[in-house]
Amino acid sequence: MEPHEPDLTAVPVTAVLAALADDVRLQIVRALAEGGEAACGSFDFGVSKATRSHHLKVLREAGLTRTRAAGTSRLVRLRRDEVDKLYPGLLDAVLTPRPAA
Amino acid sequence: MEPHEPDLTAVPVTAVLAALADDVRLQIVRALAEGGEAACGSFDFGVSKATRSHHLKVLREAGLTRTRAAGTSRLVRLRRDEVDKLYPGLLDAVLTPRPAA
DNA sequence: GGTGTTGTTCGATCGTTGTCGAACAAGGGT
DNA sequence: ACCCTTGTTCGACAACGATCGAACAACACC
Repeated sequence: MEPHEPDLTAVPVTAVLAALADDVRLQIVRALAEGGEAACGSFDFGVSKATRSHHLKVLREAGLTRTRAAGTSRLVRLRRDEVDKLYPGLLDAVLTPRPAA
Repeated sequence: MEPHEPDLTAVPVTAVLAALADDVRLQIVRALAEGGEAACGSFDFGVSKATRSHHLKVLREAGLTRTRAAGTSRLVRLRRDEVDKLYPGLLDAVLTPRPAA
C-alpha cells in the first residue's frame, strides 16, 4: 500500500488546519509531540480502531505525520521540523492542552 | 441582537482551528489582517450574502472577530492582540497566502 | 499450516456544515 | 412616507466527516 505522505507545501493550509481541528486528532498530535514515535495502537482515546485508523490517515495525508512499518505494527511520528519550518508557531500554539494565558 | 462575542479562553482550540479551516473564512481573516476594520459587504468572495453572514458569525463565535454597528453597515475587526496572546504564532503561521518555504 | 495480533478498508449511519433563495429587520436618504 | 442599501435569519438541500462493526490483509510465532 502506498503510504501517501505528501509534501507539506502541497497541502492547502485549510487542510492542515482541518486536520488539527478535531479533538481526537489533537490528542494524537500531542501524544506524538511528547512521546516521539509511537505505534498506532498506543492511541486509545475511546474510539474504535477503525476510527483511529481514519484519524491517522487524515493526519498523514495532511502532511503532519510519517508512518513506517515495524513488524505487524506501524510506527507514527510527527513531522515537527517540516511543520515548524512551514508554519512557525502553529504547533506550539496548538499543542498546549490549556493555554491559560 | 446579542453579538455573542465570547472570551477566547472560553472557546475550545478545535473550534478556533475549525473556524480558520475554511477557504472563505481564511480570506476574510486575511483581508481583516491587512485592511483593519471593514464592513461585512466588502468581502465578496463569490458567495451569497447569506453565506457571508454565516461565515462572519462563525468567526465571531470563535472569538476571532468583533463586530460593531455603524449605520446600516456592520464593521468587523480582527481581535489580533487577544489571539496572538493566547495562540502566539497561529495567525502569523496561517495568514500568509503561500508560505513558499 | 494454523492462530493471534495489528491495522486497513468497506459499507452504513448520522450529525454537522457550507450553500442558496427568500423573507425579514434596521437605517439612511430623498 | 417611500425606497434602497445592508445584514440577519429561516428553511431546505447537498456534501462532508466522524463513528462503528465486520471483513480483510500482513506479519510473527509456535
